[in-house]
Amino acid sequence: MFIEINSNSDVPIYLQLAHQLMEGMVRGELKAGDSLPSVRAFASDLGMNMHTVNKAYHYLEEKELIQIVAKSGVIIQPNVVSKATEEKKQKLVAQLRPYVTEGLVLNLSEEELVLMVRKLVQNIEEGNE
Amino acid sequence: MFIEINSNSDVPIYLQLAHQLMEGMVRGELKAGDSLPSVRAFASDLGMNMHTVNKAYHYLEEKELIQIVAKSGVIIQPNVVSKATEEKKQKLVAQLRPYVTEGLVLNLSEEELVLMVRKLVQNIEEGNE
DNA sequence: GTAATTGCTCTACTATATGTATAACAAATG
DNA sequence: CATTTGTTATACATATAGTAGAGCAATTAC
Repeated sequence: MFIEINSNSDVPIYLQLAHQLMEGMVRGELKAGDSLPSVRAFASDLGMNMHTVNKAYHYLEEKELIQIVAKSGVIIQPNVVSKATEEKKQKLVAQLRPYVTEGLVLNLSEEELVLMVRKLVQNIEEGNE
Repeated sequence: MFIEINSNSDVPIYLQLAHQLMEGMVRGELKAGDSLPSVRAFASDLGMNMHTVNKAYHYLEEKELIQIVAKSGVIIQPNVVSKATEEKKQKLVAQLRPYVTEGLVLNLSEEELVLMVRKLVQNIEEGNE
């Protein structure tokens, strides 16, 4: 599981970390039951602050993708991959909307947008760039 | 052109405004050559601050969707809908990536994601919700 | 049982983003 | 000439992002 952080990106560090962990889950590199490094160890490895890793963990916990066990130090993901609630799907749609709009205003066709998504799915599942 | 701002949303007001103007462009309600209200008038209409409207306008100008003519007061959109540069498409793909990842980790299939996009395109073009 | 590790919390500081607010300037418009 | 225009400047409040250090209580390892 390689993590690559771009400090020049406008995407916050903790989100970059969380996103890449999510991609690891999709790829099966992080399976249900696996544990993640401690916030201190991970922060040290990645050259970032403990609190930043902590924030990424809590972000993933809020999405019910991992489970943080109180003072036990172990972090496991029980229901990954989980079921998509209708509520979660609606939220996702709302978040996608401005980007689809931007595609349309850039004169991309529906088919071009669909192809974009298909390629993205491939890249994420194969772990490309 | 109805603008509806949700002050409870976590999406900044100026982005909500910009997004809805973009949807208006997609729908053809805002055509090339049309002018937009002045920042003061628009802000007054929408019950928000002048600077917030100004920020939305500059956001759209940066995307080359509108043209702000110096101190002339007129705002026109010359090349809407414009051509999608390869650079712009790559940027869009990068922005879409975390959301597609979230869909996958929610156990949505590629086809479900594609259907999501198709429905979004329809809703945006028809001006639904 | 002791020591190390764990997640968690608290405080603190810096920087940036967001939104509101007022004022003023220079150019275009009526 | 007066109004309207986008622009700029300053100011203030709040929130987010990131770093930093210290400490607590429970679990884990030896």
